[in-house]
Amino acid sequence: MSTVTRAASPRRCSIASALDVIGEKWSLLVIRELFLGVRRFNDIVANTGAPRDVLTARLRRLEDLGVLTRQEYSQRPPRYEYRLTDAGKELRPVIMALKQWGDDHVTDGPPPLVWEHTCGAEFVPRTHCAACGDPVEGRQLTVRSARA
Amino acid sequence: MSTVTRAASPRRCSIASALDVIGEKWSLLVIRELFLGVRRFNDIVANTGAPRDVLTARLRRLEDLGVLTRQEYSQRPPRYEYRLTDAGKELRPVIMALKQWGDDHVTDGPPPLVWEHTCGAEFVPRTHCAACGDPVEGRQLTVRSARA
DNA sequence: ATAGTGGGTTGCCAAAACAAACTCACTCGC
DNA sequence: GCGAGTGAGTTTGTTTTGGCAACCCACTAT
Repeated sequence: MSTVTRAASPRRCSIASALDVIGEKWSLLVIRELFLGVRRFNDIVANTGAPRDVLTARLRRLEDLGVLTRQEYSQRPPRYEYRLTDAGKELRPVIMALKQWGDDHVTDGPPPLVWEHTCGAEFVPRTHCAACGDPVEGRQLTVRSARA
Repeated sequence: MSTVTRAASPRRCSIASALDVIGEKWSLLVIRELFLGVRRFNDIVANTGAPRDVLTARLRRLEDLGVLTRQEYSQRPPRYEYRLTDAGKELRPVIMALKQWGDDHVTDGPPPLVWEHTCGAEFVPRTHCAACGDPVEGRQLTVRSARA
């Protein structure tokens, strides 16, 4: 009889759940391309650098999980365009936060990719509290509930 | 007709750069644990479910890239605590955006993990434009520059 | 003296990623 | 009609990565 107390089960949280869906290699780059308006297989291959078989697998999985849709634009031969679903479009904050962190801490020199907000300025994302509207800084957040 | 220009090489962008640093499997879960105040190897193993050897590799790499630090708290035997650097702490928007998307589109039922803002409300992140302060919705962003 | 803990390392195996080539169903230029 | 080209994959064979269990060392607690 082993007395080894094996590790408790991993913490379950929505970060892990989200990563189960979009955390595989290439998935977020595919989503970036869709945000940029790229819709076709060969263009996504070229712009991401993903191997074609891996890309096929990612696209199917993201379709199954409701992040993107495959729409036929030619019947013979069958050809498809890939587009974000509403759920997929709501990944914009994730993409923007990653871009900003990459600009700030990884990329040398000016940002290679820039969005413009309707106000005319170069878009820089800032996270606010949805309840009070204040921007979030420093240690303003505390954990209210997490599995022990 | 498509106006999308065809790329010969993968698009360089800070999203890809960021994912080079934190996009490997387990890395973001390690960072989640550090945000939650967990500092020791065995606890991170238990809470993430990562294999010990993989975790060792991730911790070393994230240390090398400046996302976390390893601080000795015992010399004999050598023991270390892991903490986020300032650069690591700035991943909060990424973590929060992932959590929110997971809550909204993946997790069934109530959020398993909840932060509280200093205003007293359950924290829900909202992305605003840093320049004008307005919350970002719908199609308010356009690409200003992509690809050199 | 024995067991337990923290932070790894080692070896082995299975799964996934990779690049390149191949397929299929067309379309276009001649 | 014939060959070249294109789009969207699929197949093939190799390389890399990930996962698991066992082991190790230097302590600490009983």
